[in-house]
Amino acid sequence: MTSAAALPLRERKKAETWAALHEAAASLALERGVDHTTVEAIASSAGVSPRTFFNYFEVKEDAIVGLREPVLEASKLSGISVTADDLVGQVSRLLMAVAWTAIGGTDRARRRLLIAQYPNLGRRHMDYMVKAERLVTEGIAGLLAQDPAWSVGAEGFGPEEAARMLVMIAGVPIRFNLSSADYDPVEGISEETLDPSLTLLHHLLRKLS
Amino acid sequence: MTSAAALPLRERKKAETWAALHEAAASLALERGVDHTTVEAIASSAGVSPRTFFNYFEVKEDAIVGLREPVLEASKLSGISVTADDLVGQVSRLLMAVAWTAIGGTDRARRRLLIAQYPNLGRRHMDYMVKAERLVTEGIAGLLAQDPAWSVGAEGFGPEEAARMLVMIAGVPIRFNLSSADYDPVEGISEETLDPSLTLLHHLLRKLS
DNA sequence: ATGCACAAGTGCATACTTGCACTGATGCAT
DNA sequence: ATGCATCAGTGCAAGTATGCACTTGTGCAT
Repeated sequence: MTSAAALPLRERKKAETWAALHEAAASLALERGVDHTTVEAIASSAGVSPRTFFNYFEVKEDAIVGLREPVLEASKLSGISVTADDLVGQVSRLLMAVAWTAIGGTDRARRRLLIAQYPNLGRRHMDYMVKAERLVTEGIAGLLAQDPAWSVGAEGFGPEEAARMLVMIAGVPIRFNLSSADYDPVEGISEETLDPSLTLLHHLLRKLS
Repeated sequence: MTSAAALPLRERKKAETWAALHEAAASLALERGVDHTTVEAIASSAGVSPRTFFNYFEVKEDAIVGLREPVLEASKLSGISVTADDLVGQVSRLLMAVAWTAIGGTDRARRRLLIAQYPNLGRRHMDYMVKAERLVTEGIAGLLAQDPAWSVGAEGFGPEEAARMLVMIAGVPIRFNLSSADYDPVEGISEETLDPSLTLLHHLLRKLS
């Protein structure tokens, strides 16, 4: 029973505690409702103190949904070509990928059920988009700064400003999906649902610019 | 002393309580710091109970900054021409106007000082942009639905979807300003600072579309 | 003027959230 | 193996936020 331990003990226990808290939170919320599920109950069910709960999650809802801090891997970033045609599309897909890293836990059906039943759980996804955008903006700013076509800002704006606004624009299709009435947390952020929104965005950009 | 009473007694008292709470919150925060200012102290200084405080403000920070629910007047909305050239600019300016209605209180210098000193106070402005966008989206959706050029959605999207995304795009320059490092709460949302950001947006839209 | 509907304000109970100081287990260097 | 630095976890205290039931003053219709 030593083979599967790719991680040091500390890391593994941390992951186990996270999973235990998420599992407890999701199953309790499902069976007795979100607001009849106290942090106290979640923590006790996971075998830790309430104080520890808040070392893992900012708010109760995050534990129920299973949200983590998003991360941006360097390899993903280096796949971006700032001179290519569909830069908005590229950045949108990058944002989507980063947003996905914020979603932990494995039971997709349960998450879908919970968010359908308690819409304000879904609103936390939007909050995590802000975090994802922050990460991506940093990365894109780095890329733009290296490219001659972008590094000299027109109109008195530098690459940092361009990156910030570019990522905001690229975030629109994703925010659009997240704000749809029939938002599905499982399929809501995916290539299939992103593409139509991206098309609408391009359609509007052409119409408006 | 009866001449200035344009409002019924109830309304006036409500406005007075709001002002008293805001005044107490802002001045206490300024003199002893935001997190040494308790709701208890604010309420007591304004002569109401702590429970009443939360009938006026969602969170402590809103009382300090002086934030209210934004409103969209019908007259503002009817000034929009959905067939005009600079639709994005029009909607941006409308959003800005609505965002302004969320800012109460009169002491601009104090607000600037407080937000400069405690950046997370400024983040509440961004939250109120969401409310402003919701209002404007509703209104714009109504306008688009009446216009033949928009009412038949291309690509399987209707006017509701077009409005949602249009307003998101129009919100970008304002969010851009709000997220600037040197964001100034007094001048940050104004024609002068909106225009350059709007120019950058149009610049990018042309470059990307 | 009287009575009624409603909204502001309150007290209480409960729960969420965070800072701080402390403990013990882990991992690492020697 | 031993010692040490670090980090997960904890208990406690304070403060933030919300639902509910209740009181009272206001505005309005009769």
